[in-house]
Amino acid sequence: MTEGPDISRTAALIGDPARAGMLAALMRGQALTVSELAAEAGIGLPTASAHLARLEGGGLIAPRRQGRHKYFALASDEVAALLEALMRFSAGSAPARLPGPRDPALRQARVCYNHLAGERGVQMYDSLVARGFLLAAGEGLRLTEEGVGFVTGFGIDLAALQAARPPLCRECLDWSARRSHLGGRLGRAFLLAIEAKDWARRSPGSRVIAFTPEGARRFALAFPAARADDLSRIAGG
Amino acid sequence: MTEGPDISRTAALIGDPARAGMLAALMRGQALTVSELAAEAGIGLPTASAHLARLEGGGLIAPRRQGRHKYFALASDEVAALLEALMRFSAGSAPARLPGPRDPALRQARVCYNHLAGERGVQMYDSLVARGFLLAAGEGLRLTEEGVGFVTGFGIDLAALQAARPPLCRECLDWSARRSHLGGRLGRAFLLAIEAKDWARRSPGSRVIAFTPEGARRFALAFPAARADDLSRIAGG
DNA sequence: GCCATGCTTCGCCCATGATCGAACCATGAC
DNA sequence: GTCATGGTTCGATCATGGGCGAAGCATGGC
Repeated sequence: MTEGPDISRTAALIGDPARAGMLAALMRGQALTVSELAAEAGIGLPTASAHLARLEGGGLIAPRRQGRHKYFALASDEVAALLEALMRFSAGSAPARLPGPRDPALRQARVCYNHLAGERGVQMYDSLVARGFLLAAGEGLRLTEEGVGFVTGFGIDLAALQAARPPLCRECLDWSARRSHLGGRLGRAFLLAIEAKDWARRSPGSRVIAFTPEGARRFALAFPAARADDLSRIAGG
Repeated sequence: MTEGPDISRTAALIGDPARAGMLAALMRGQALTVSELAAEAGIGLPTASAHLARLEGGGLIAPRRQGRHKYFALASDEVAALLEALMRFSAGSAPARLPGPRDPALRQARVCYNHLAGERGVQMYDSLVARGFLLAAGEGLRLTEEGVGFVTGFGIDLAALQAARPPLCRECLDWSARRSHLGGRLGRAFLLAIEAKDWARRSPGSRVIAFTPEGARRFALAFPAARADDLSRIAGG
């Protein structure tokens, strides 16, 4: 009767406010303990424990024990992409939400699991593509020869990255900008490099990435925007 | 506390087996009546009516009255993309499902809302990109000058397509092949052209698109696979 | 050994919502 | 008008599962 994989199981897991809140918190990228996640969702410890067990069973999160603590993190980049896709859809239909002061900051630059998202993330992605450092094809993204040079020049150790299994480049649809940004190990490496250069730092307890004035200036120089006539043709077709 | 849009509402809507079944049925692309959807989900009329009202309220489906009948269809291409993303994730973690004889056919070629998906869809997309007819940048896809020629030569009336609002090209992640295929109005036009050429036809009551032997031959000629060395570098980085 | 801390399990309560049958409306056929 | 058909609304039933407090296990510090 129903064709294809069972969607409803996964959707139902995300469909509970408490669990969704925990997942949203984990989108900050750092692993959190059961207690922290319980506080984040505004529920008690026993309840949180049950929720987390179900999320783990569904393959959405992965545990890591450390002494008396049990840390949870998103299971994979794919989960983060799925959550962003959901946010992207919900952002359009939602009734504006409370337009708190944090929302603009979130739109501008935030961490998406482990890489840079928001307008700055999109700008970086576009700039890399426009200058021929990154090539989109199929689902994959390819780093070109020139791209290798740029990345290395940016202070990223490519050799170390090549070793691991998960995809080097991955594009990730952004819920705020409704455009792609760069994920995968390379996306992570870029964010780390940006933090290492002290251009920006993550705000504790939030997904916001705060750029310093000087950092913003350097970022704009490093990732110049693509030419306007290019962008205009891309959007609508 | 929670940052970003409210995911859980949308996810909860999809998270019910009956509703998920209805949505999956609507992925075939044709609008279905309340009774048909009820039968599809294996529930009674009153229950189905209530479910559909909620789905409509959530912006996932859109109604269209026609005489005594009320037809429902997916609200937009975005909803289809979201559902495919969910299927994509669930396909990985699901316990193999029942490996019925229809699954391989589904993997090979199926309709995704209104365009071609599955291996054949991916092949078409890759071929178009590899030959420079389609250019990926940002979230958007652009049809190049050469692409315009190819599309027109394929028997698609581009002028008519340009008029409407929704994006001409859109890429859509495939749950079976885990790669992109072509959606949007152009994707729809390609599928219609393929059907018009009698290369394939949709199987009634299923998402499967059955190619004739001759049609498969012509398809392979029209959309030759990209060169192998290109593809190998794309996948893993 | 002891205690404190972090998490899990258990038992219970309660709200949500999925479901159906029956009655009700609205449209089209006659 | 009357009837049949497709959908909706209503009322009631019932299962799922979210929630918490209390007790039970671990682990680490002493």
